[in-house]
Amino acid sequence: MDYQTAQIAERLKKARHEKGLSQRALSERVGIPQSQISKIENGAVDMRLSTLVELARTLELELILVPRKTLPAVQSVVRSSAPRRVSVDPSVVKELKRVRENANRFAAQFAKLNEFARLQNELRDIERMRAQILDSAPLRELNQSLKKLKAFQENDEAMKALRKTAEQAAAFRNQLAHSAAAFENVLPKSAYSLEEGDDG
Amino acid sequence: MDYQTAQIAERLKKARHEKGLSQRALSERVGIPQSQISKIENGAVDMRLSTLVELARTLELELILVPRKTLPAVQSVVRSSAPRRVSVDPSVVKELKRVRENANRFAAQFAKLNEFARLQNELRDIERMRAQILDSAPLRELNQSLKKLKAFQENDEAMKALRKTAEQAAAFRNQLAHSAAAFENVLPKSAYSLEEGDDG
DNA sequence: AAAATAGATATATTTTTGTGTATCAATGAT
DNA sequence: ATCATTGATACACAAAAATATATCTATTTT
Repeated sequence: MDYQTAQIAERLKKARHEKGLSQRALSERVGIPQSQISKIENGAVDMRLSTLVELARTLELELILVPRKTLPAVQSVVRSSAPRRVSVDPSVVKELKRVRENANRFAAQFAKLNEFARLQNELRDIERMRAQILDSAPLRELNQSLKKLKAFQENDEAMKALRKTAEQAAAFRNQLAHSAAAFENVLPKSAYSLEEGDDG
Repeated sequence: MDYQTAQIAERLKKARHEKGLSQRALSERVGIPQSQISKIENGAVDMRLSTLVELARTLELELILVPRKTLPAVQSVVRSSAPRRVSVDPSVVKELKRVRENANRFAAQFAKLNEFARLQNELRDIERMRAQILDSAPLRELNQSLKKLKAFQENDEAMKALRKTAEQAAAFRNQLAHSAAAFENVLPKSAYSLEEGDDG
């Protein structure tokens, strides 16, 4: 496997992580066996173009051919529209990542519920303000609540749990917003998936 | 075949033309049968990633995955660093294309010769000044001379023919340069391959 | 008109992806 | 401590790409 194809595989893997998807979750969405995704990410196979395009599509990536000489400019553009990187306490980073994963995981399940959309907004704000987070404990509690959502279908109990989680998130968010210079200067992202802080 | 993969195939085909390569010529460079290249360009096969990367490499293209949301900005950058488009007489366009193809075809054969590099510079200038070209006849003559180069190896005869062609090109170039606003505002390209004018 | 070139297509064979299913080790959650 | 999840790997089978070769038609060149 050459550098070029390894790059592609790396990019797919990273994009999957940023969306908080496991290989199995992605597998179901894209209709490719988990075993195959594993092989692809490890460069064990020379996948077909259609496979790559399918994966890219569900990961909100676009596969394009650009003139080699424009590559630096292109990369610059891509980088500049990526979220800012901030150094944050590792345990906070870890919990934030789980929050993101959990939220994404239930996004399909509760897609129609306004309550869930509101919750996502709160979480987005919290992630933007990550630099203000000094203690990971509130995030852990938030994750606890998020996990509980999994068990529910769309019934009264789910709504109750959802509302409680949203309130919890809002409270934490407000607390963070109190500190000055709270919001990072981040371009809005359509999906709830901000950059990880563990590779910079 | 979906739009995405069709796009890729289109891009490959266009890049090949811009380099003045036939399917067979490309086939030899990249080590893939001509029949396969034909199928690929027509979307008759779902090629493997390694195949795509190989083709892209020899066509001086880069295959990359970019976040969907950055696509407009990326495309803008790629477009802005592309050569300007000018409407030119069709017969002139046709001959210019042949000049480009011929020059590229012999580039490898005479790579070491300074005379050939000089000739390429002349041709580059001529192509930049295409808007000034009113008659395709001089280009046809130029193509005649270029064709003759094919028969030669690196011997005295080749040198003579080469020098004659270069002089011919220089004469035409100087004639064009006489007219005002001669040079188009085109970014320099590393290889001798300017944009075609027949698809805008 | 004849010869050369370009691109599309055909066939038989080999190589490899992709699928389906299952297992396994490592890590994480209860 | 136990259970669940994640990612890596195995194996048989089906499907498709890739190869090597050849032919065919339409242009272009001589």
